[in-house]
Amino acid sequence: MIKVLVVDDDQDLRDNLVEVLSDNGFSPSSAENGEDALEKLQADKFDLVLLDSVMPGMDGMETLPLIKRAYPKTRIIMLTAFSTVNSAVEAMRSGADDYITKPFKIDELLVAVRRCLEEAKFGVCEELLNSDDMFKCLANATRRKVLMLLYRESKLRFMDMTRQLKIDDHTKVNFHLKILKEAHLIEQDGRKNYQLSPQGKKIVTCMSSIAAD
Amino acid sequence: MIKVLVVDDDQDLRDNLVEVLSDNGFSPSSAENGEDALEKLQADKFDLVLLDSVMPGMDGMETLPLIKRAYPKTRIIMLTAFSTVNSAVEAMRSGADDYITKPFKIDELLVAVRRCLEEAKFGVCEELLNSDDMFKCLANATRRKVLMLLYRESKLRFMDMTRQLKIDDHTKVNFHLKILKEAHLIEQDGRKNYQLSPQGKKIVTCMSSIAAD
DNA sequence: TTTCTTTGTGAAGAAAAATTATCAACTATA
DNA sequence: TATAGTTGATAATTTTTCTTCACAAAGAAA
Repeated sequence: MIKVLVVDDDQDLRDNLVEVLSDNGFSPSSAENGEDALEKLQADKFDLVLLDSVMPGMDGMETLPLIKRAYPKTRIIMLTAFSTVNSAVEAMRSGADDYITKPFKIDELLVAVRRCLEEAKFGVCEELLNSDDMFKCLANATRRKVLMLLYRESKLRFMDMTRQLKIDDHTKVNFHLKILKEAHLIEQDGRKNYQLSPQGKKIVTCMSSIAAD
Repeated sequence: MIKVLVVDDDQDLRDNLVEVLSDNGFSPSSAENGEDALEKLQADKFDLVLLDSVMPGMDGMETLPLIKRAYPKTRIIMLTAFSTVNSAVEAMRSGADDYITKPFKIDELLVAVRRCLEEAKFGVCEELLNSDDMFKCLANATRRKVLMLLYRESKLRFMDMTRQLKIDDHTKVNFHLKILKEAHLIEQDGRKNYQLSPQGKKIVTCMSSIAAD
């Protein structure tokens, strides 16, 4: 289900958009200003934010770069009543994916929303193609076992790892660790302890949603 | 953030648990009966459900198997005031991961919660190790490209695929399609159209959260 | 209908890549 | 200085991928 966050101070518009989005198969939530929006974004993942630029409290232009920095993969469409070329350009430069002027027809918005998400699909595809090292790395059972160990134990020395893996040839373990390091799935701290990298953590947690039920 | 759903008809207890869980670094929500719980579960993913067995409306024992069937990876701890060996056994057989009798000390509950989630971690590890075919399958760029194509186009014929992939030898494409089929990442409908399997869809959407920002 | 082209599938051996085994070092540290 | 821990380089082996050939089914063309 595609989650959309509607951020606007006008409750009527908000409720209206939520209803329309819901009717069109999206899962919408709403927020009435920037602070509220950031809170909602922290609590939940959204695919798309519809962001009003003028609001009391933290306004849209202020919120936009904050959202983009914290959640780079979330798409943002700016909605604005007082539109100038400059403000539009500025919004796009700050990371908005599209820009719509009020008043707008609901269909116009839906077209933009769909196009925006379609482009996001493209992004996913790029990533699928460009993370070759990562996938090659995950293709080996020993290496996955290493990830699993580090997920459970969080930190391990080289020799402790080989013992836990029950592999008697330690140079073999070393070979795999090297590949894992090169794919940035694990890293070493100052004391040569191996641990999952942020990337590595993401992957392991992701497995739970991928693997068969 | 680990999400916990507290299901109990006693509002005091509910509020109390939500507060405690929140203080202990969890992200809790609450529901007051079975129907309510199922709705919340549908709207959002939860890692753990604390489920009261006796409630007006749909009670816990009734709700338990429904939750387990729909969300097999969600952990469930039953909470119950009138405890017998039989009811405990029955709950466990229906898929509860733990069983606590009321009244309980809050620490007792937290211990159970943590252990439960720890065991879930174990489950993730199992999956990491046992889905060898899938990872082997994803290790190849051509095969990932196929997944990507099917993600965008949803359905494709054999020859359309080879053309889009710009591979002139169609038997090579076939080789990879076979492997994808064997790993259950794609499937064919009656008219021999290739499409993503449910598994395959999950993987592609998962990529967006794995790949580097 | 027969023939030809496009589409779709399978399999075996060659080529390329990944993995293992072996040997050789270097670094702490007790 | 021993001893365990750690890493790298290389050849041998196994797996994966590519190439080539063979073949069957469906539809178009003669």
